[in-house]
Amino acid sequence: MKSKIERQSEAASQLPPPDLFRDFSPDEMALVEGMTTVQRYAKRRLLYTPGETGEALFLLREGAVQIYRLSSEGRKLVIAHLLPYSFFGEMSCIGQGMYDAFAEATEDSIVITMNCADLERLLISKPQVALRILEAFGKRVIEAEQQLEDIAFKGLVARIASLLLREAEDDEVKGLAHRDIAERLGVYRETATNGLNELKSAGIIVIGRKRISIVDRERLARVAGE
Amino acid sequence: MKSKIERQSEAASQLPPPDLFRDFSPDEMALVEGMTTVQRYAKRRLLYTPGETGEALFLLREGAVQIYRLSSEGRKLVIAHLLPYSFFGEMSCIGQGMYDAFAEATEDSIVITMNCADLERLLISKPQVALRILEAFGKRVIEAEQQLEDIAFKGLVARIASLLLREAEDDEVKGLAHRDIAERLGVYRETATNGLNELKSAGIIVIGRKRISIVDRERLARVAGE
DNA sequence: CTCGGTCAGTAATGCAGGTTACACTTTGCG
DNA sequence: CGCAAAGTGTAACCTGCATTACTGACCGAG
Repeated sequence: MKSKIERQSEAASQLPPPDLFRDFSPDEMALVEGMTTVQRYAKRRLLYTPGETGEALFLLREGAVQIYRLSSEGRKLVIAHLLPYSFFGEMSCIGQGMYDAFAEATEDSIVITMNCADLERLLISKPQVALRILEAFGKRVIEAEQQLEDIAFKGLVARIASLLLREAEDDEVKGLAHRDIAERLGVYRETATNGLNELKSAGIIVIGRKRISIVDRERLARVAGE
Repeated sequence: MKSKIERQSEAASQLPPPDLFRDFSPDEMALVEGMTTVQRYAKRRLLYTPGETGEALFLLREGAVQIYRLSSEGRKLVIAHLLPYSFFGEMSCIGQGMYDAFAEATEDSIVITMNCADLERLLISKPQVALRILEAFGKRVIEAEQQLEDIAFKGLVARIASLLLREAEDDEVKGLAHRDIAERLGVYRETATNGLNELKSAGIIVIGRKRISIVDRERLARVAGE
């Protein structure tokens, strides 16, 4: 178990830039690891559901997690998709709570768990970390507020276009079913299909099973801006 | 001017709980004041508009500020209403940006301005402050995500009810015109009026000019939950 | 007192997207 | 191989809110 943790942190410190603990000495890292738990979650596994008591606090180390809510009729809305080095969870100590949200791993993920007191101690001893967490939070605020604007101002097609642009890698969006797109936008799956087909008819994208190719990126961007 | 600042900080430290600088010594306060500017903004005054270059960072000390965006057709959506001790502004240093948002004082306000480097220095020298800022950010995330859920899942009337409950003091909501309510919800003023009248007809509220009285708080809460 | 501006009520029209109901195809698994 | 589940396509209907177009009431300033 210990060796696994070590392997993880080694791997993490080799990752590109945004490691929360990037400039820690091995000693300091050991300290951090001492007060945290590393856990793996398989794709589709829930990290957190409403009603769970735990005052846990998560730091995503690797993988992807989405935070979503359910309407009373069971409709799903993804309010945040977190990438590595994001903080989330129930942490009344920093005003952050999950409320009625679910957290689900959308990829096999590695997550670090810690409690409030530990976080507090960490932040006070290593202020740079606070800065980075603040940064991550800032991004989350921006994202949520952007999504808010989109849902309030833009039409369905524009929002789909915008999502596709965000998700595209090399003009390809893979692994997203219509259902997933719908959930991210908070609409019905059928509605998402309609919008996608509209973009297809316009010759802007090509649709395959769980795979969308952007043919005319520029026009897609124009649509996304409304 | 100096005496005014002092008066302010005294007043602030007497305020209920959340003073960002609550446990600062007079020396430390002086230091903070040395690297910041205190500014007053009259009600309705804009603190920030899109396109403004400044890398400014604001801390609301007193009053109220709202952050909003405009759609291409000029519709307004208030994405955040900030109360004292909130941070906001263009601060790429902490991943927070205003993007296309406006910031407007909705009450006469007192605002502290500082730059990135100063913030960074402050956070590192007084880690407790970071914790408090983190807390404020957490609240903002929660708020934005809650609003997201509401707009995606709830109908107009539920959202109005929810807003009224949030804004009510002693079962009275004062100073909010229908227009203001509409902007907070991202709907037309006429639509807001409709919803309010629906609640009035049901005998849940009583409507006066810029003043709404909650008659049946319990039923209002039930409506707000949908 | 009067004028202009803000605030509020109302009503008609139209469309986007919610909602329901299926059919068909592909994939993965036993 | 065969079946259930997941993914996708379509269509019809209906509701909620956008959008437009007014009217009258109130409020503050001159």
